[in-house]
Amino acid sequence: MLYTIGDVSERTGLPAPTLRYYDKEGLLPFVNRGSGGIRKFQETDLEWLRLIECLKASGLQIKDIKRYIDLFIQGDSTIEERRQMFYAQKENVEREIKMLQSTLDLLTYKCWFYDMAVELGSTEAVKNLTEEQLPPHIKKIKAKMNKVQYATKKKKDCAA
Amino acid sequence: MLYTIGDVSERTGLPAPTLRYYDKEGLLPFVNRGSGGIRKFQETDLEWLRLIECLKASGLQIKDIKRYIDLFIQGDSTIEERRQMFYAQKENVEREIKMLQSTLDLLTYKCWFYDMAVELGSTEAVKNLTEEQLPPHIKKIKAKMNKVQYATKKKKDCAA
DNA sequence: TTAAGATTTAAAGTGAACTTTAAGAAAGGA
DNA sequence: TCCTTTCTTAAAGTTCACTTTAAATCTTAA
Repeated sequence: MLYTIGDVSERTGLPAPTLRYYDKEGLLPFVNRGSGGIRKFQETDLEWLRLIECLKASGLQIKDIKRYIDLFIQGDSTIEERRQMFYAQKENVEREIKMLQSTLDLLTYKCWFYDMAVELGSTEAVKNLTEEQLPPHIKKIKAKMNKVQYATKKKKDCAA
Repeated sequence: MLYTIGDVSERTGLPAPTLRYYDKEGLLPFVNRGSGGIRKFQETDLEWLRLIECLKASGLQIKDIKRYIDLFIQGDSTIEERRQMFYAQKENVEREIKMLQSTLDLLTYKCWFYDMAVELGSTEAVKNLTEEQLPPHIKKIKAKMNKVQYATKKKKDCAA
């Protein structure tokens, strides 16, 4: 079964120009062309696109993904470098999840804060609540937040 | 205690031009100026910066954060809108964490795959492993990944 | 008072990832 | 065959969040 770029766009939700852009950047080297130069996508190409989406979600840039694809094409001699790339990216995602979880703590606190502000009619009234009047889970979050100061934001490190 | 922009830059890790940029965009409306027009930061300004960093980490854009600050300045009449903003953003972060967790599954699988490829000397050899030869946690991940197809990527929805 | 170093501004430049435009070629149904 | 739709390309435009530049002004130690 072969798909045109329009089919693939519909199935993936990616705009056709984006698919052409990925192709131009070397992210889709396995897509064949028909006689008239028209791209013919196969199921395996859709699988590559799923992997690309996932790597993008993990924080890799287009050029990093291209690097990976180039390594893939080179074959088994690049296994070690690909392995290292995935380990590095796994660490990045683990770190990112941790950061988002502490961001979530703050948002949970803010949601509670504004729930109370709605209830009490002002933000001042919430600030005037004593420590004992806070629900336990909010106390816990506040304690946690006080520990975190400026998270030294790690630069998005490339899959080296 | 008052801080110059250089002090704040050092303490937060944010470059001074970035702080000026935030100020210009209206994210730091509480920073005072000395006689010569030089910014004098207070502890409360550092707290605002921490909140800004957090909201940025949650996926809010500069203009969304400005919107929040404008609402804050308007006072208690905007409590409800601020509440809704935080709830929406909390949902965004929860969704983002879920997405990263499935991304992490894929990366965990890939790390295992390339560990095996190193061990066996080729990627083909790993592909030829039978279902029974896979460790349980990898089987589990593979089963999970088969369910997820194209995650309909939600647009970064603004705090409405 | 003077020199060095930090701060100010506006404006231009950057990099990433698309997105849009324009003009032309191919595919597929009536 | 014709017509409409979909495809092709290259090139220019967009958005976001800074970053850099340049020239002027302020602060501070000698």
